[in-house]
Amino acid sequence: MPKSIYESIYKDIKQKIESDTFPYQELLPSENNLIQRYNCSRNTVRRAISRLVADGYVQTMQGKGVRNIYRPIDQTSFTLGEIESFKESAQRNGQHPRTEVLLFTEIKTDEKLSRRTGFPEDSEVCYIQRLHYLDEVPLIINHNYFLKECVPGLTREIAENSIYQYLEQELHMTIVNSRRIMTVEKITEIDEKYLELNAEDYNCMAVVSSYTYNSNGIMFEYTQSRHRPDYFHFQDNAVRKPG
Amino acid sequence: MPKSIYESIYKDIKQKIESDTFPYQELLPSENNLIQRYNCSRNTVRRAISRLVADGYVQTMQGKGVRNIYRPIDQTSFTLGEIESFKESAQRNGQHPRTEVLLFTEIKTDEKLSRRTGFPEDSEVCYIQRLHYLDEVPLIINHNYFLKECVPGLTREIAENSIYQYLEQELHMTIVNSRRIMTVEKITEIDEKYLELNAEDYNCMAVVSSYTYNSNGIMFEYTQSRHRPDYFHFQDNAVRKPG
DNA sequence: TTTTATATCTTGTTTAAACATGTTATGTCT
DNA sequence: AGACATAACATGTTTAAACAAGATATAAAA
Repeated sequence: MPKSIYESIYKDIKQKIESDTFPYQELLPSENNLIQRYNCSRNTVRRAISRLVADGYVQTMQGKGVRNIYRPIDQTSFTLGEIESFKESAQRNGQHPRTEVLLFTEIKTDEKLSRRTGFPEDSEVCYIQRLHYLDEVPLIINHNYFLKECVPGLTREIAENSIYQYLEQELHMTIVNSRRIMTVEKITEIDEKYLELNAEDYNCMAVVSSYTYNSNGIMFEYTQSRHRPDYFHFQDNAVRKPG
Repeated sequence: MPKSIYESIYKDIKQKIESDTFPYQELLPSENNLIQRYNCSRNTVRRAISRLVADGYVQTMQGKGVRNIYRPIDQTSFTLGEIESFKESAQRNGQHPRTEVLLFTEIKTDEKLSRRTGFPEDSEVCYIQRLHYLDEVPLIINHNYFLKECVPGLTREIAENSIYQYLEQELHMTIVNSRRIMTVEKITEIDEKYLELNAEDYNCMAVVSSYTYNSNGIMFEYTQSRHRPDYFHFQDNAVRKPG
């Protein structure tokens, strides 16, 4: 249930693009046309369109119009630019997710861990190791570090399902922002064991480190995701900015 | 030279955040305050701030204010979410770039290449292989495919410098949008040779495939970038969107 | 026929104002 | 001192209007 007009317009146009109601490479209806269709102001239409631009769905051309440049993405693809839980991503792709909790413990950050995670020293954190399966294939090992004071009542059972769902729906926490860094690293024995890898086959893997903030501006999560290289697939949309 | 007010405000605030004039984790001056400072309307201020949000520099909190959450990034890091040429990226980090053209040729796309690049079959394309050095270390092998009709007058000499600079400054082409897909692939003999890699050390690497559109909505470039794994470092900022 | 204005379409920028909603400090009442 | 309404202030949404600037078709002039 969209709470704002521009959001419902955004979703409607997005759906029309995905369903080819607005064909690929063609121009969308002009702003004036959309204003009449949705019976709203120009700003509201423009706001919806600007989100589609950010999504890489359309391209605006001054004096010409707005062109649909959307191409359907690969099934197994993760989407960058937006925060999505493993479960959400799997459901979006119509696949079956399963999560196995390898470790669930509480620790204090020492100097080394503090430097790596970005949490202050001596912070109480929840350290969780999880193995994510997609259609029964082990794909990702996640090392989650949650600031304990931000995730009260977090249990192993919740970690097996979806932590984000718990945070948002139970604790009513709003996740807003996540800085992610992608690198390639050598595989460890743990990776080899759980992801059923063979070092002679692949001896390195994709690693995504993310620092996530809640709506209070507190970094409450640091996560290192270690992805099976043959399944790793991230998509991003970049926009060229002036100057 | 910013052509719009909101852009100059955006740059000014951005600079103040980067230089710690607005301290980390503190609130920025309120909208009303900024309106007075810059002597402009509220919308213009909000537009500047919304770009900072997209950059992951700040976080807005309804009823509270706008918090600075900017953290300086690693030197060698490439930035996602915006299109940057190798030369620009190097200069931003104060490093010395050098480009070696390995191959410069013109071909027609057959069925196989058409499927991989996304160009229509039998398109006339410019195929360029380039090796990018940073501080004399070979980091990236680029396989560029340019739609020939979009890049008239492209020469080997230009390819050694900066193709994007040529496209923008000489041909006055505007690059707007780029879809990028990141994967991990096995290294080839070419990679091993030019990037001075050892298959016993690293047997796979980061691969970024990108589809780039110009301001006419034409996909004029397909590029596969093969990155040396030990130097590969991409950064992204994700924003959680409602519903 | 070709060129040249011109009108008219498109998106881009900016301002002003009103109302909604979330947060916090203030003051009053118990 | 503690509870509670309230005023003040923060960002969020929406409308309306005006002007700028790029693209294009149309009509007038060469």
